[in-house]
Amino acid sequence: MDKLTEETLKLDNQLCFSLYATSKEIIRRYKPLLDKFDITYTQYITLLVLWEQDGLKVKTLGERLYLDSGTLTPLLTKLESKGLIVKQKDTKDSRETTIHLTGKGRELKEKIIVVPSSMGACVKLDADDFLCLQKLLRKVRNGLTAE
Amino acid sequence: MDKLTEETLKLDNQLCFSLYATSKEIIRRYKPLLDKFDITYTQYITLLVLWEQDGLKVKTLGERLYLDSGTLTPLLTKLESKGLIVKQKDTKDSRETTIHLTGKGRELKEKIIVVPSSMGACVKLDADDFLCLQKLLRKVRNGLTAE
DNA sequence: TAAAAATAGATTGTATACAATTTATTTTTT
DNA sequence: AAAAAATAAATTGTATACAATCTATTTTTA
Repeated sequence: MDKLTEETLKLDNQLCFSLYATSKEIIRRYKPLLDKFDITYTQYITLLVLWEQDGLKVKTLGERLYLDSGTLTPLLTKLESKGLIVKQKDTKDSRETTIHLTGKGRELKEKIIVVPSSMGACVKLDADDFLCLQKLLRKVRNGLTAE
Repeated sequence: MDKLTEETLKLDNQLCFSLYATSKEIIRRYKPLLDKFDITYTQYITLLVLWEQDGLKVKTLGERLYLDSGTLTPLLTKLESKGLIVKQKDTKDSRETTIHLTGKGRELKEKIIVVPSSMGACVKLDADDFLCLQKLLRKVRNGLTAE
């Protein structure tokens, strides 16, 4: 097996693994912060989307979060049982389900700000690096979706 | 709620979500490639480590992959049932388990090179961006572990 | 050396992920 | 309008992830 192939197959040379490992490690840091609010990371990012715009369809949420109904359906059921959202069958098109925040769900937004604040301190990147990283990640994703 | 807080809570401003989404989308692209070899992404990266160095302990594999025994134990059982590795209780310290590639496991390395090759074409980044991204991701991870 | 602490890996329980399929409904086509 | 195609969400099945606990063994300490 030639040198280049050996090199290509090394874990540390795989961009995907860097992304995968970094993503997981950061999410692990979120856990103790989110535990205080009794929500998981995926539930948290779902709420972030709803706090930006309430009353979205499951499909729209999925496109925004890169998640399908197989993940979202049980997750939204969970958020509903916690009293943070309500699911409502659309009257116009009964195939669709609209998600609405409850009062409790809206209130959580006010308190949750400590989470990104704490995480900012945890991820020690200056503004330049932060923006550069964000730009490169978007570039990767855009390159992929063009596929 | 002030402007800055609103801005901070937007999904697209969250570095973690960029990482999480990008990582997942790339791994999704791996699936059809890995399906041909009847392995999953996590099984693939486990094999990458073993192809670099055979005969590792479960603990070492876990440190390398950022995975614990709760994930690795069933995964390694799976790889063993596929005939790619064997688990061996250590004779010196019977708490430890050593993982060895089988002949079939070693042979797979020769064929698998098409996977990173295809992925390289899928992730359209030039060499500069690739290295920059790798560097920033390492910086993030190192910043975290110092915590 | 006997008890206590530490360690490795397995197990358990909860929560994702996602492909594939199913169900119910709506839209399009003929 | 009836049949076919498309669509949204739910369901099913498999595979992670990971915290917490358990079990067996080894190392450390008193």
